Amino acid sequence: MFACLPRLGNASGKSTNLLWRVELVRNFVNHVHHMFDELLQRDLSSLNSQLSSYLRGGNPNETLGLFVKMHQASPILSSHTFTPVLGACALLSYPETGRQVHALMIKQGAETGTISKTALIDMYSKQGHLVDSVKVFKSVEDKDVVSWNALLSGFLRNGKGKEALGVFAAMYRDKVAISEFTLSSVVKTCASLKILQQGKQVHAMVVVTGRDLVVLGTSMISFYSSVGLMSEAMKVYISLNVHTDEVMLNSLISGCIRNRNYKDALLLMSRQRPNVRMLVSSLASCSDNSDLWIGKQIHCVALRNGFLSDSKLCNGLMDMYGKCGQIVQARAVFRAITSKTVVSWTSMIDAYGVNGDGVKALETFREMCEERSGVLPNSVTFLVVLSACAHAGLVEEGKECFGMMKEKYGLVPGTEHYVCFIDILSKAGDTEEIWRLVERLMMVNNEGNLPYAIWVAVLSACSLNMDVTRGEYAARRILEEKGHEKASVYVLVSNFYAAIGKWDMVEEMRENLKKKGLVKAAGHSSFM
DNA sequence: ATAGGGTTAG
Repeated sequence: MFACLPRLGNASGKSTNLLWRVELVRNFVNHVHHMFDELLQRDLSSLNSQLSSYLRGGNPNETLGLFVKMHQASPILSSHTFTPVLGACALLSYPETGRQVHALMIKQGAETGTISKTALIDMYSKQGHLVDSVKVFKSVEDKDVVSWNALLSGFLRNGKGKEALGVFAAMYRDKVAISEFTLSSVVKTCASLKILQQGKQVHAMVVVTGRDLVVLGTSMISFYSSVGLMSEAMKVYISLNVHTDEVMLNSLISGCIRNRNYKDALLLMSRQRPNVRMLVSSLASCSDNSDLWIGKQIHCVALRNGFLSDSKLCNGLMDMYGKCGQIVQARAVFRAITSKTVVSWTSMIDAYGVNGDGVKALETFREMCEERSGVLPNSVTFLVVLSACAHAGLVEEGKECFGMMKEKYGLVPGTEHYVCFIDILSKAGDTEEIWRLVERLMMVNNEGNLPYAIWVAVLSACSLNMDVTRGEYAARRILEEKGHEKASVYVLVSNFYAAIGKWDMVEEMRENLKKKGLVKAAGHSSFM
C-alpha cells in the first residue's frame, strides 16, 4: 500500500519545490483516508481470512504488513487474527516480532484457548526458542493431540531427538489418542537418532492404524534409507503400489544414491521427469560420498533440462564440486550464477575453505561484503569464514572476522563460532587468550555452564599447546558432563593425557572404558 | 493450530 507514496527523499533542493511538497502532503493525507475507508468497509473476519490466504500463498511479509495496518486502524483484534500472524512470524525468523505479537495477544486477552496457545508453541519452536515453547505448552489447560504434536515436532526440529521421544512416551502415559501427525514426527525422530528397533515398532503402528499411507510411507522410506536398509525402503514403496508420487520417489531416489545404489536410483529416476528438487537432494548425497562421477552426471541432466538457471541447483553443484576437491569447476558454476544469494557466496567461500585455500576464501568473503554484491553475510557465512581461517592458520584475519561479525553485522556468535575461534587462537599458541574468552563466557552464561563442545575445543587447544593446568580443568568439566558417557569422551581425554605424558591417567581412562563396556574389538583387515 | 523429500551453506 505504501509503495505508491512518492518518496520524501526526492524533495531535497530548491525552494521552488515548496508547492510540490504541499501537494505531496495532500496526497499522503488522501491516501491515508482512502486506506481507512477501505478497512472500515471490510469486517474483521474477512480481513482475518485475507491474512490466512497471504500465508497460504507463501507471503508472510504480506501477512505482517496487513496485520500492522489492521492494528493501526482498529485496536481490537480476534484470535483468528493472531494465528496466521504467528505463522508468518515463524517463517520470517525475526526473533523479536513473534514475542511482540505474543505480548499484544496477552494485552488483548487473545492468548487463552488451546488453538492460540498451540500456534504460540509452534511459533516459538520454529524460532528456536524451545524454552518459551515449553513454557506455553505447560500453560495449556486443555491439551489436545495437536498441542502435544506441536511440542513433539518442536523438539525434533531443534535437534532434541531424545526429548522428542520423551514427549511421545508422555503422550502414551497421558493416554492421548495419537494421530498420523504424531507418527510422522516419531518416525522422523527415529531416523534422526538412527534407532532401528523403535523405528520398526512405529512402522507396525503405522500399518495398524492404516491412515494416510502415502505421507507416512514416505517417512518410513526415508527412515529405512537413513539407517541403511534400502531393501526395507523398497518394500514399503512396492507394498504401497503408488508409483507416481513425486515426494515419495524423490525420497527413495536420494536414499539409493546416499547408499550408493546407483542402479536402482537410475531406474527410479526414469519413472518421472527430472525435477530440481530431486537433483538437488541427489547432489547432497554426492557431496557426502564425494561421488564426483555421479555428480557430473547430475550436472549433465540439469544442463539438458535447462535447470542451470536455478540458483538452488547451482548452489548444490558448487557444494558437490567443492567437496570433491574440484575447485575450478565450483568457481565456474559460481561465476555463471546470475543472481547470487547469500548461500551461493557462502558455498563458494566454503569450497575454498575445505580445500585449504584460506586466502581465496577471504578474498571471496571481502568481495561479498562489498555493497555491489547486494547480499549480507549471515552467521553461517561467518562460520565457514572462521573455519577457513582455522584450517589455513590465518590467525589475525580470523580475529578480525570474529570482531566484524559482532560489531559490523550485529550477529551473535553461537557455540560453533566460539569453537572455531578457539581453534584459531589455538593455532596461534595462545591459551591465555582462550582462557580469558572462557572466563568471559562463563560470566554471561547462567551458572557458569558452557556447552560441551566448547570444553572439547579448549581441551584440544590445551593438548596442542601442552597447557597442563587448563587442560586438566577442561578434562574435569568434560568428564562431569551428564549424558556424554560415550567412548569418544574417554578417547578425547585420554588423548590429552597422552599428549602431556600423564600415562597413569591414560590408563585410568582405559579402565573407565572397560568398566562401562565401551571397549571395541580391535580393528583387523578383512581378507582371509 | 500439528505431519512426508537430508532442496542449497557448518
